[in-house]
Amino acid sequence: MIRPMTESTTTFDPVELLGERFLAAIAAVAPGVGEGADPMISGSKRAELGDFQSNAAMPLAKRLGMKPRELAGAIVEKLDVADLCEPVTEADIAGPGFINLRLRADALAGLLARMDAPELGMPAPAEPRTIVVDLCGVNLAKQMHVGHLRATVIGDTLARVFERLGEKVIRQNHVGDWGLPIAMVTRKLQAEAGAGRLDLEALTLDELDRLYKLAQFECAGQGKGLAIVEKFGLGPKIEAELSAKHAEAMEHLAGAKATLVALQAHEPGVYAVWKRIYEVTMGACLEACGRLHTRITEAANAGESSYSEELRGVVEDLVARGVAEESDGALVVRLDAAGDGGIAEPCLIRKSDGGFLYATTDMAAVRRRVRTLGADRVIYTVDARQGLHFRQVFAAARKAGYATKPGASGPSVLEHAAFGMVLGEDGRPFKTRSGENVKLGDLLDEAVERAARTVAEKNPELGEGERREIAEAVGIAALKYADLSGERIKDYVFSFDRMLAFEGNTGPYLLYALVRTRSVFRKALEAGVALDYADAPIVIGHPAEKALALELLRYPSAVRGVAAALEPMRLCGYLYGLAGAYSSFYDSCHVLKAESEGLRRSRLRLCALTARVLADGLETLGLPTVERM
RNA sequence: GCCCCCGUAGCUCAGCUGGAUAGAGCAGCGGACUUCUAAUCCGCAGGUCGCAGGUUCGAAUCCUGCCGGGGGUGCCA
Repeated sequence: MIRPMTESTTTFDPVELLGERFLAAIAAVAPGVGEGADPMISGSKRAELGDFQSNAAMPLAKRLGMKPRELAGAIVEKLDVADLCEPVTEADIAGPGFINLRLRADALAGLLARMDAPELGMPAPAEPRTIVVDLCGVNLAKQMHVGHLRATVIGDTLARVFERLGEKVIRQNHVGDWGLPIAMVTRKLQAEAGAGRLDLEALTLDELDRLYKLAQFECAGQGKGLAIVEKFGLGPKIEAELSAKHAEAMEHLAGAKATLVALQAHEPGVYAVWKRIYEVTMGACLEACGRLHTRITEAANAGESSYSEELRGVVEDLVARGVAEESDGALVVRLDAAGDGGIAEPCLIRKSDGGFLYATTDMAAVRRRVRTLGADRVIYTVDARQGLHFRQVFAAARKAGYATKPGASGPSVLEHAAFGMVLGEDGRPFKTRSGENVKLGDLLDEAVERAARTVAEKNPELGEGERREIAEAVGIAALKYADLSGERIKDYVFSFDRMLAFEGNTGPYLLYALVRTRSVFRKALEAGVALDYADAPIVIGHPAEKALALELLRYPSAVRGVAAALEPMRLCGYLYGLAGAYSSFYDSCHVLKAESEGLRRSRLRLCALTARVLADGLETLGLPTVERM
């Protein structure tokens, strides 16, 4: 279906359009002051007062030393909105100076027609910016768990939002694939394989996860315990026992450090084992990412190991340029100056034993992302506990010039899109009864399993294959939506019952609303109703039609709101409102049995537009959708 | 000690740059299906916005102090 594109470049958002008109009126009333004023247009909270309102008169009156109601009157007098609104009179000025506006039905219809174009009001920008999104953040040899769910889902959704807005997005999976912990498990695997207790080719992630924990345990020293024993004189026997354990652990640790050195030198035997760990872990990770309906692929892999060759150069560069300095044998970047961010804690980039730290890797990552990949904005979807770390790294990177693109006048934007913890229903961190992390795969399975039960119950006539497909989509959508629909920074309580309740603000509710838009067209086909609605004049009569129309027009601003605040919740809230408006409309405005053919065609067009916005919005959020459920 | 985040209805959460009577959902109560999927819709009830000051014509929102909860804090990642 091809429609003329001529009008699609202009906005159909009443807030923007009215803003322009108000700005002109304000400028006419207060020359020299009004030009930069904020027209303060917003949707009316109370439908009986109007559709939109401007609150501009109050703050402006203060600056001009006028009475706000008088200023409001003057603005209304200069206001030219006859083509958009019902006549605005003195009676529409309320309270201290609110100006209430009612959209004309024909204007509303015209705006909707303008929206009804392929890009739905979000044309690609002439010069896309480059946005790097750091997401997923898995560690080698460890099972993915509910914490990775947030980093993966929120990060991918933010990436999708920028993609929808036409920006160039580069996903970066900063895999924890390097350093001493990885060397520990590599060494452990070598030993197990060497002793014939392990077939590396048949290695599973479960086994890897177990050996990782074992290696960690073996290398854990008893220093603290020994100190306590000595301090309180708990006896030579216990001291000897602990000493022996400690010595053993130190031996393991020394072995791990040697393995790390071998790994860094790409010594073939060690490297081959590491490579195997990498393959097994990333295979499982990418499978989970696929099942989660994300666009995270192998191309996003940019693990810590990929920076290992750059760390020495980073540190040397920082020292040479006087950005880093020595302190107690370590190298630090001081950030306490007001111009550096005023952070009391310095950023450590090299230990006194010469080893690098994760801040060193992150400095190298900022440098690559901004200076090589050309990021205008780098977004880190990492849990909130890393707040200080990122404040330090960002400040240090800016100080070092790593955050500035070659030739750019100022640094790119570095942002930590921090998210809260996932809690169990007891309010404590989400774990199994035995205190283990819940495996991500198990979590997905249970969501899908529960969804399958409900689908079978609600729609028993579906075939086995379709039912399973629908359950997969519904379960995943429910899980992701639960993660996306709250404020990012807050901890959230994980509850299968709530996310899969299929009522209220849930993923399944949105999917259901989309299904209901689509079923109208299936039924129309069955009934032989002509689907010639594409250019049908839109008729806005019923209050439910009007509410739906107003909701539809807000779509682009909702998506842009997510990009600005990095809050997927905004789009969730918008879609929930749209789904609700559609449900009310669906209930009170029959489409196929509309009173006239004109009205039916108008409503079909409204349904089609709603379906497209819902589908586009769900795809932007990254929720899988279904035709029936 | 210092720093950061959170505190809104019984529960889970919204409330965008300060704006009119603080909104949803769940749970509770009451209605609406021979009619496009009732996984829905409509209505009722439910709140000293943690507390106390301050700024303002106007504060859940901004500032200060306190209380409660969580997290972080120089050589782990």
